[in-house]
Amino acid sequence: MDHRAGNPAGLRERTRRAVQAEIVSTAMRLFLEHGFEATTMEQIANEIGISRRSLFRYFGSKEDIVLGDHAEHGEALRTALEARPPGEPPWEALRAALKALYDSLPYSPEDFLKITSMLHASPSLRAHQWEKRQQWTDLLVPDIVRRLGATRDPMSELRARALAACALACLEAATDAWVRSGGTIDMEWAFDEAVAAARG
Amino acid sequence: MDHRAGNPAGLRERTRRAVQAEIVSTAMRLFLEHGFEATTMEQIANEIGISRRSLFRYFGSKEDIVLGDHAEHGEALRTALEARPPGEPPWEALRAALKALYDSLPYSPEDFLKITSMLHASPSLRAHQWEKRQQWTDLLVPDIVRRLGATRDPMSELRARALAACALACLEAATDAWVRSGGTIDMEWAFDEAVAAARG
DNA sequence: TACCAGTCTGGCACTGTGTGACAGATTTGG
DNA sequence: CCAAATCTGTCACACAGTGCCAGACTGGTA
Repeated sequence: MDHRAGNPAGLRERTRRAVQAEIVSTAMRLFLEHGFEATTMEQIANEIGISRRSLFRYFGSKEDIVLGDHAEHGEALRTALEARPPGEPPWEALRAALKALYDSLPYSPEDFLKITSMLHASPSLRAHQWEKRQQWTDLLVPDIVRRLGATRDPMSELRARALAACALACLEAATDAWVRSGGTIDMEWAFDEAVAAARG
Repeated sequence: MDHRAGNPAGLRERTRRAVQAEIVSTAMRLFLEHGFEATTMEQIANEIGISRRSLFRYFGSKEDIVLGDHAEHGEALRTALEARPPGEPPWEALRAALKALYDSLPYSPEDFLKITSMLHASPSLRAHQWEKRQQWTDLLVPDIVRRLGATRDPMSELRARALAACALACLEAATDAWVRSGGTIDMEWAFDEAVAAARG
C-alpha cells in the first residue's frame, strides 16, 4: 500500500530524478564554460557535492550526461514516424517525423546552437552521438520496411536501413551547415536541400 | 650525401616502417585471436619486445593500429573520384570510385570479413571508423561540388556534403548486410540496392 | 514502535588508455 | 670522430571506468 498522498512514484524515484536533473544542469554549465574534455567527472561531482563513484552510478559515462536524452529522442522519432499515414512515401514520412522531433526539443535556439556546437567540437561526443543515432536507424527500420511495400525478399531490411541512414546523414549535413552559419540559415530548408541533392 | 647504396630512405625511416608493419601484424593477430577490447597495449608491446611508450609513439591510439590505413584510403578514394570523367553524374562517379577502392584492398575475402566483423563488434572501433570516414567526405566534397554544376551559391557545399555522406551511408548499409550474410551476398549488388532505395 | 530487507552512498583499490619529462643510446651529416 | 637531431625505455601522472565493501537510508511489515 502507498501511504503517501499524490506521489506518483516513491521518494527514491523522485530524489533520483532530482539528482539526475541537477547533474545534467551542473555538468552542462561546466561543459559550456570550460569545454567538454577539460571538465572532469571529479569536478562535476565536487560541484554537486556527491562522490565520483555515485556520479558514475547515475551516468555510465561522461558522454551519457550530454547524450542521455538521445535514447528517448529515438523512441519519440519512432513514434512520430509510425503516426504518419501508412501510405505516405518513406522520405516524406521521415521528413515529417524529424520535423516533429525537432519541434519538440525543449531548448531555446541559442542553447541548442551552443550544445550542437559543443557536440561538433568534441570528437568523443560526436562519436557517441553517431553511435546513438545508429540505434535510431534500428528503431526506424521496421516502419520503413512496411512503407517500402511488402516484398518478401530478405533484402528489404538493407533497403530500409540505407534509407534511414541517408535521412540521418542529410539531417547531419543540414545541422552541420546550420552550425557553420551560426544558426542563421533555416534548418528545414537545409534538410530539404540536402535530400534533393542526394536524390538527384 | 647518402653513403648507403640503393636505399631510397635512411635507415631510420626503413626501421620505422618495419617496426610499424610488425606492430600492425602482431596486433591484428592478437585482436582477431582474443578480441579488440580484450587485448591491451601492454600485451602488444611485450609480444613485439618494445616498451608501451614506444608503441604509443608509433600509434597514437589503439584504434589507429587497426584504422591507420583509413587516412590513405581516403586519399585513394579522392584520387579515384577525380580520375572519373568530369561530366559524369556524382552518384555514378562515387560508385566507381568506391569500387576502385574496394578492388584495391590487399585483403583476401576471408580476412576482410574477419576484420570487418571485428570493426562491427567493437563500439570504439566503429566510432573511430566513422570519424575517419567523416574526413573522407571532406576530401570528396570539392570534386562533388564541381560535378553538381558551378552554381555560385554558398550552399553547394551543403549539397555536396549530403551526397557524399549518403554515399558512405549506403556503403555502410551494404557492408553491414554483407557482414550479416557472412560474406555470401555480392557487395556491389548490395550497394546498388541501397542507393536505389535511398533515391526512391 | 522496532525490525528486516532492499537500495543507495562514499571510499578504496585497481585496470587501462594516453601524455609529459628526462636520461641514455643511436643515427645522421659533416 | 664529432655534434645535432632523433629514438628509446623508464618513471610519473591524469583521467575514465569498474568491482568490492561497510555503513546509512528507505519502504514495508509485525
